[in-house]
Amino acid sequence: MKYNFSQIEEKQQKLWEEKGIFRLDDRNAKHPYYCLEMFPYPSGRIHMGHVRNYSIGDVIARYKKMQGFDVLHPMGWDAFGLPAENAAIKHGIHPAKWTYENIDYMRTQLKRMGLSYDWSREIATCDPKYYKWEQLFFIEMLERGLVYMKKAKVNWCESCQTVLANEQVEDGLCWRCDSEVVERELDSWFFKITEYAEELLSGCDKLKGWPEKVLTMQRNWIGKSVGAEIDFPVKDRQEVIKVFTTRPDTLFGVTFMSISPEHPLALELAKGTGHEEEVKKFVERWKAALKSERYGQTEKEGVFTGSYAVHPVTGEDIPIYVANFVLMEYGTGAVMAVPAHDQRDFEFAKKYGLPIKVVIMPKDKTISPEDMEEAWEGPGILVNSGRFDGLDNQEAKKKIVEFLEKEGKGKGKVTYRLRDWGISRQRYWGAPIPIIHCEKCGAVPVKKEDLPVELPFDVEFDPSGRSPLPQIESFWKTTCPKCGGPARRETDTMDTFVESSWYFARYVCPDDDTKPLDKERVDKWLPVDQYIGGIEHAILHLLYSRFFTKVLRDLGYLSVDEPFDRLLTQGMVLKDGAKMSKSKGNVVDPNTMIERYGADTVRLFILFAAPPERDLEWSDRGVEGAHRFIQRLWRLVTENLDRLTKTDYSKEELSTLCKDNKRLKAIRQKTHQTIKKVTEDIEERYHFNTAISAVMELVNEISAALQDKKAVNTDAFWKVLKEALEASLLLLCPMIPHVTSELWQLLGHDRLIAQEPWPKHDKDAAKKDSVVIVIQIKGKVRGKIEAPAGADQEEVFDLAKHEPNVLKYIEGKEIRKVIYVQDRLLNIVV
RNA sequence: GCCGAAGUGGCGGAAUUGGUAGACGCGCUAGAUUCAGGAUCUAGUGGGGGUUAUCCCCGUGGGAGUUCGAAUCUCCCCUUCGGCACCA
Repeated sequence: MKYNFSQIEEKQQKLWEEKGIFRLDDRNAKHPYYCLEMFPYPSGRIHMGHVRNYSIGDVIARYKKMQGFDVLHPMGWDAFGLPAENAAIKHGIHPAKWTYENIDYMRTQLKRMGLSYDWSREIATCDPKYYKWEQLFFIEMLERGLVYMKKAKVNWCESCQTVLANEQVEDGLCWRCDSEVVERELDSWFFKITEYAEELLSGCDKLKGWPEKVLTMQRNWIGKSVGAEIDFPVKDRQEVIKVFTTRPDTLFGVTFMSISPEHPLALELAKGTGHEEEVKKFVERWKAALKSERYGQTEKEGVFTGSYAVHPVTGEDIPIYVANFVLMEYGTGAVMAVPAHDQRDFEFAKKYGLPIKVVIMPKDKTISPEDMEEAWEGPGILVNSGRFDGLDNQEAKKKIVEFLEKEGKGKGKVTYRLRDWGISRQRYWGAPIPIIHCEKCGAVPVKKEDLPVELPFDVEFDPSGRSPLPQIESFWKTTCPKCGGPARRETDTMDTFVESSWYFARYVCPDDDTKPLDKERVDKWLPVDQYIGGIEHAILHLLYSRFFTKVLRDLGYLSVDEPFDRLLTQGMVLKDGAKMSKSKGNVVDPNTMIERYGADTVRLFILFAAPPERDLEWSDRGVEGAHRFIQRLWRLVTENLDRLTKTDYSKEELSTLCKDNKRLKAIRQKTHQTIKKVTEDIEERYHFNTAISAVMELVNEISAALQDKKAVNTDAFWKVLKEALEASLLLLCPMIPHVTSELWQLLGHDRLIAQEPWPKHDKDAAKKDSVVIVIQIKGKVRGKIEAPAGADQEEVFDLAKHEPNVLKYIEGKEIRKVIYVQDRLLNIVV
């Protein structure tokens, strides 16, 4: 019988669908388990990254199902986004048509992989039935003050013709098209993610099932700093400049102040000081510089404004400088400069000949301004700090803040690097923001009963990439929900990351037309037990989803604090050491591979070639190896089918049969050890590569056993062999579901293998009765002996003494020490 | 600069708690089968030595250390990848 994979795979997939074995009745589920892979953007066709992502998820879902869990394993489409619009401009296809055609094609591709999805829960985020609820959330968030509009300097990408969130700007370039990001002033809507900064940060500590790497990235992104905000009055003027510092302990070391070129007072302070021209030039030069040029290790530069601030404690005059390294977006846009204890201030002071004043003395050395070559940023004892002299600097932080608060000159403050999430996009293919602008009433939310605000279908696309929505009068021309007067509908759409921030919850109740989330059902299934996806979403998607979950909790839609209990970030699929990409021409197309070798082979290769979190190097040879293994397994069963189908076995019978037959016992032992190992590898570590190699070893042993023509004649042999083969099939079922399912049927089983319970190893059968013990002399291996399992030190030592090679080393020598590790090793120190 | 991860044969990788380094797979070598190729099967495969033995030495990026024993723990250094990056 030939291994006709395409026929087998088609047949099995049809069977699974007909029997509906992966459809979940979520309400009656007793043992819920939610396994989710990041849903794809319908770009056109699936790539190897998807294949890897979904293969990993499928193993987990199928394994859990066999373990007796009711597994929620859904799939859907992150269907809004720019490529659809670009296709519309380039090829004249409507974004909706383009998107839905891609979805249809990619769905058949996924189905061809034999993934165990409950397709009845499929979601496309561009469906008004989905984004309607998102618009509802927007309005409810607005009611709670979690959404606001402001004229804001936004990151604008000229090529994409839209605004980008901070998270979407990388080194001053657009994350999507790598073109220069410029600043623009626009009315924009923001989600107040900063309101949750503290909870998002402290929540990281509770995410035990997340990779440390992702948590670190999130913590850094949130960027909490504890310090103080201190008021520095400007000399002879009304204004007060607030600075933020994490080092209030160095307050007495302030010798000048630096403010950002964007600071509202930058030009003001220079007026009439004789420095006006200089400052103006400096600020203009800075503003003209591209955002990308302001990044990196540019030389620290600045100019004196001619004005002075007054030190809040000492009353000293503090010259105010405009400096290129001070960011307006962080803190207050002004910093107190302490050159002795801050490297940047130190460099700046050296360059412009400003005084340096030491106020923190390290414990093990003395530093002085004259011979310092760099700032001392470490700990120490306060000096030159008036009444605070002699305090440890950590202690001084608290004391100085307390003092400032009492004097009304400052206060303790925490700042975050995290910015509010700008969600306005000047694009067509996204969820409309449910707002109506009225001249009289301002920005008014659409009435909830009028939702969804649907995207108009008949639109013309401008080759410039500009959104067509402001051109469509029938869309924007409306009346104010409040006063009924003429009004203009918001024509911006929401960032597509909004859709992906809550889809995992909607999967639980996609059939509910009355409300976005059915709390009872959602609470039963959330958090997602296992989430799987690429590391590239470490910040954006995963942080937004965490934020949204907390918002939905506070809006009363669900009860959990965090969306994803465990997170697995899979590595990339590489070819020739580089990420697969069209430009590099190293793309391997999943379709080609599946046609040539079948889905089982592709899945097996991907799971076997590397553990999931590591990058995976694609190897055509490796794929052939995986295919060879499946063929061997196929032959092993089909070539002995007659004998196997005639054979029956029971557990009790097997243990009796094996009692006196060393050979059979060894096979059975391997079978049960393999069950144990595979279970542990999948359950505890998701190391599918070692799980597969363990089954390969078992299959190798079965093949070897079949070489012994004498043994092949006994009934006992076939009973043991059948158990071994069936265990192999069950253990491999999550990875290569089609071929194992087919073979399972051929062996005469009525039930599908995917519905079988996961095998349990028999402790007695797995137990070895003799073990190989390594004999070391002074830590070097000098021999191996076979000893009964569980033998004590004396017994093993006795046996070891009879080994000639061991004897050679211990003869005539004094034995100083003997170390014995049960069933493993004996080390004799002479 | 800071943070994180990693470095093991020709290659992908294994060694889960400090206990036989190199499982499993690829590749390679030899043999069997075959007109030939492919496929399949058998044996071998870290390096060196060798009296060919159930042998010896070296070997997990480099150097030191702890230990009876280190790929694994500690310290220092090197390299690669990823993230953040003038964050006050």
